[in-house]
Amino acid sequence: MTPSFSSFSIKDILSGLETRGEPVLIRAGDHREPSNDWRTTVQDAEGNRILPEGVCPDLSVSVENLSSDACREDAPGEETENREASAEQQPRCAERDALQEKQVDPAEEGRQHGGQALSGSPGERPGRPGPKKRSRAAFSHAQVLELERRFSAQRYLSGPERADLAGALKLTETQVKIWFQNRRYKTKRRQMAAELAAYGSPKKVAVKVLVRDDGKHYYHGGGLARLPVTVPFYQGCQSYPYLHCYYHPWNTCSM
DNA sequence: GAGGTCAAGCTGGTTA
DNA sequence: TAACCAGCTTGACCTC
Repeated sequence: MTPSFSSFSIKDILSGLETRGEPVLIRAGDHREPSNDWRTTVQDAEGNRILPEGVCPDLSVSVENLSSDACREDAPGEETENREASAEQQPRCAERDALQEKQVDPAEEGRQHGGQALSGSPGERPGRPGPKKRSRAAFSHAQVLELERRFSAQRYLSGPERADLAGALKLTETQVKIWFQNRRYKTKRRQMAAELAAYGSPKKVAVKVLVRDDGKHYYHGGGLARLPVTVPFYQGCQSYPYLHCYYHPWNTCSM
C-alpha cells in the first residue's frame, strides 16, 4: 500500500504554492510533517535539505513558469545533493535558464514524441544517422522540489498520479517516470553504501535468521555462505511487489 | 582535467 | 504484448 495523504491532489499542492511571500526556512534536522505546511521544511526523501540555507524559492511560481522563473529565485540544480550552496552559486541560474530555453517545453516535446523521453533536440536520432549530441534536460528547481516532495510521500506513482503530476509540472509522463526510477535507484545506492559503511569490513558475520513461509527459522551460523539477506532498502515502499533484494555485503570484501 | 551528479538510454525480468 | 520495473551505462553538465 502506498502511503497517501488526503489532500495530495496537484491542485491542492499548487494552490498551496500560490500563496506568496512565505520564505522557505530550512534548518538542518527539520523533518517535514505530513501536513499541509510542508513548505516550512524542504527535504528530499532521505532527509537531505534540498534547498540551500537561506534561499527562498518562489514556490508561488505558476505552473506555466515552473521551468524558468523558479530558477531565478534560488540556487539552481543539484539541490538534492549535500551542496550547502551559497549565494555565489546563483550565477548558475543564468546558465540553467539558457538550458531551459534549449530544453523545449517538455510537455510539448512529449506530445511531439508520443510521450517518449527526451532524447535530445527535436529531430535528433531519426534513424541514427550519426553521432548526435544528446541533451540532458535540466529540471527547474520548482519541478525538482515538487518531485522530491512527492517522492518523499510515495515512491511509486500510479498511472493517473503520474499523469497528474506530469501535467502539473509541465513534464512528460515519461520524464516523471524516469525521474522516479532514477530517484529510487539513487536512494538504493546510497542506502547500500551506507550499509556497507556501517558493516565496514566484517570479519565476522552475525547469525542470520531466515524465515520462510512455513514459519521455520533457518539458522546459518558462521561461515561465509552466500546468504540471501533481505535488505530494507525502502522503508515505506511495501506497495511494490519485488522489494526483497538479495544482497551480499560481504561478497565485496576481499577476505 | 578528474570526479560527481543526473536525465536519459539500454537490457532483461515481471505482470496483467 | 505492452507497460512497468530494477540495474546499469551513457553523455552532458557541474564543481573543485
